[in-house]
Amino acid sequence: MPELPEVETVARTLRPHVEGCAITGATLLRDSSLHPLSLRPEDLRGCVITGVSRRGKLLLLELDAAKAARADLRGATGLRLALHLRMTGRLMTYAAHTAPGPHTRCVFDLTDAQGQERRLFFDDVRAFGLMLAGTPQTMQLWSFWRELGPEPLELTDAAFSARLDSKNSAIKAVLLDQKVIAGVGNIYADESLFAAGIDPRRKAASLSAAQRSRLLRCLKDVLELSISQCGSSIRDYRDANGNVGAFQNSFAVYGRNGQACKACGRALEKIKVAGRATVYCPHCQK
DNA sequence: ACGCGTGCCTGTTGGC
DNA sequence: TGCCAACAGGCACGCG
Repeated sequence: MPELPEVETVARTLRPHVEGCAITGATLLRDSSLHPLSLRPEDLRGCVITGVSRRGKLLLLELDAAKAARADLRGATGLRLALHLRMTGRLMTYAAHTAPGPHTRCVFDLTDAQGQERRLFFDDVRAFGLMLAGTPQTMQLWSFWRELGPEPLELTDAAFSARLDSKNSAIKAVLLDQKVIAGVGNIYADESLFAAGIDPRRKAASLSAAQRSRLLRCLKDVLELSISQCGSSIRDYRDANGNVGAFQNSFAVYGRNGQACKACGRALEKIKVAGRATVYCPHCQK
């Protein structure tokens, strides 16, 4: 399931395939995969993909609208296509005219600077993923975007600590709250809490300054290590070249219920925290 | 205003 | 062996 490291890896691997490409056509194959605020994919015809970036778990295609087919979009600045892959979303390019698959939600026809044609598919088995194309003004109407918290890799101890102060819920629920920090999902929440030795049920505001600092450092370390290994592939995740990540081989707790703790050797336990499956070590995490 | 539970969606897994 | 409930889980939404 794509979280920050996986989306970062998709951005890095997709970039060489789509940067500089013009969108010559687009077809939406499932209405619910498009946010109601979004422009229609076909409205993006004539736009050029100038960059691929990431914000939290969102993948962003930056667009130059100078030659947009839609007259009222022509010259718009800051036009972007945001994609949330949720659990099973994938972005991959294929040869021109490749037929969409059973789970293809949107097709973009691209032409690069050399005139080479290809197709970009947004595939999503479970159809939880979402696309939103729009100007910065439109993006601001999207509450998820507007309220998205800071990037964890750029967060200071002081800013992180301040965001926990008012939180009376479990620290794990707080880590998963995209308004508090952007990009953390179930895997990296469990892994960072284990690394920091903190019980996932602890109330966020009850953590000491030292624990908060340690948790942020562990979170950054886990995210950076995962990015360096091209993310984690549990089942569905692939980068833009169809390759799996390797970080799943380094999990200390996620998916290891009943197995031996790598630190103390006792059995890891599985509980529910904030309605989500959580694996932790009762001995090492206090 | 905040925290919690539920629904969305489909393929895979595990128990009987 | 076959069937079906449970599960995976990010986020919107409704409730108290």
